[in-house]
Amino acid sequence: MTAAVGLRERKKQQTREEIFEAARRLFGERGFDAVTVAEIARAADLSEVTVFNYFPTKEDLFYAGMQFFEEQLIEAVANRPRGEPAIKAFRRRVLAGAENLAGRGRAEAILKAGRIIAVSPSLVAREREIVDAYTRRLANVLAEETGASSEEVEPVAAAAAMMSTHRALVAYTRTRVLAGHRGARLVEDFRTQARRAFARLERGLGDYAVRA
Amino acid sequence: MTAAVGLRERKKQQTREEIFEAARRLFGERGFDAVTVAEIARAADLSEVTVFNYFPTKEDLFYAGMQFFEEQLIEAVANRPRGEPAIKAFRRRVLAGAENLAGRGRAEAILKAGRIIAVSPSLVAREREIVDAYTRRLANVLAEETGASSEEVEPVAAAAAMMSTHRALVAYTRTRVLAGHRGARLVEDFRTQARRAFARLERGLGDYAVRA
DNA sequence: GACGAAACTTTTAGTGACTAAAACTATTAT
DNA sequence: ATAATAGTTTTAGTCACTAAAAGTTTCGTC
Repeated sequence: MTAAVGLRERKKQQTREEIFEAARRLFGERGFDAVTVAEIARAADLSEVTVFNYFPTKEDLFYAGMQFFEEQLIEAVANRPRGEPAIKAFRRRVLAGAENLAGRGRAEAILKAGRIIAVSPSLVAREREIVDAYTRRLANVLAEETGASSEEVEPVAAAAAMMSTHRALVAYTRTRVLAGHRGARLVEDFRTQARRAFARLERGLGDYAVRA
Repeated sequence: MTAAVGLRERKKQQTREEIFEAARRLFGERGFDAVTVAEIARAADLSEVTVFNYFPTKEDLFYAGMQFFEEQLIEAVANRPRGEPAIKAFRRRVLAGAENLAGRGRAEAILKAGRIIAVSPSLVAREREIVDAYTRRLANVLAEETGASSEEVEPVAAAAAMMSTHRALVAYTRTRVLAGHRGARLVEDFRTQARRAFARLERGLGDYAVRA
């Protein structure tokens, strides 16, 4: 009499969520580094080992929930219409994401996450690692499409240029929110910066920062 | 009767070198992760705490010796002649570095360092951190020169594009050396890749990877 | 419903980077 | 010589993370 999905499976899912919830709460209260995995285990009423069983590193406990926008960026490029250069698709997806910045409580969420990450070296490191992984994936997509080998430098450089622009935009948004900007103003600034930076990459750096 | 430089100073310098030497030897023999700081301390005949006193993290013990080429890249850009765009100076410096690749034992050194780093997550992470720091510095230079604020996205994106290209070239070189290429052939390949990637950035991504 | 296999969880014991504080030793300036 | 200062060691501890062995729970089967 096995249900569509067994008890075991359901319990696991539940445990996973309990751990994650406990972690989320504690990180929110006291930041990342000030919370030990042992405490999270205690709060979720489990042994420490079990926590590591579900989340191999403490950092996973923080980033597990985040929907990686990066994933969608890769998809946007991979599924772009014929005749379109990769950067156009990338740029479009990034700009489409700008809408959300004006949403209810969005700024506060950005602020909170930003504060927690910025203060924790291990979270910052993890973020870099994630970006790196996505950059490699994007580079692979570009290499395949242009018929280059994945070792080649051109696709990696191009992928990194795009991803870095996105990361810089995220960082920019953080500082803007920190400076008190919200809503339409925030979205507008984001768009201006995005357009300018992408335009630069599209047009090339050949005439950028020419020494006076 | 204080000498030009005191005994204290000299001893510190010496201790530092002894620690570093011991570390270098052990890392070379057994890799990074398989060597503990306690072992390094023992080999240098010092207490573990003293090692941490000289090198705040184990990773510093590895990277301390490396002459950061990145430093010179920043300088090359900062001191470029009038009328020259930043990327030209950057590119020139990178290409100038290609000469060294043909040097005696150079390939073996690349291989050895590459092997040690690739296998150690913490060293890889540290490398990312270093690149990040230099990228920020380059971005600052660019921002200042173009009269942009250092928060802005354009200079950061441009800096990241250049630095990433350099990193990709380093990675490319590693794989080429691994594939057995040496000497003139290696230098040639490096140059081809560098020229192609930089040309792309100079000309822009506007017509790169246009979907068929 | 009993029962053994398989999946999970816990306990236990440990490794290793890194830190704070206090005691100790060497160098320096007076 | 001596006292201040800098550098080193000892000690004790925190915390992420791991391996292994001993439970405990769920599952399929009879």
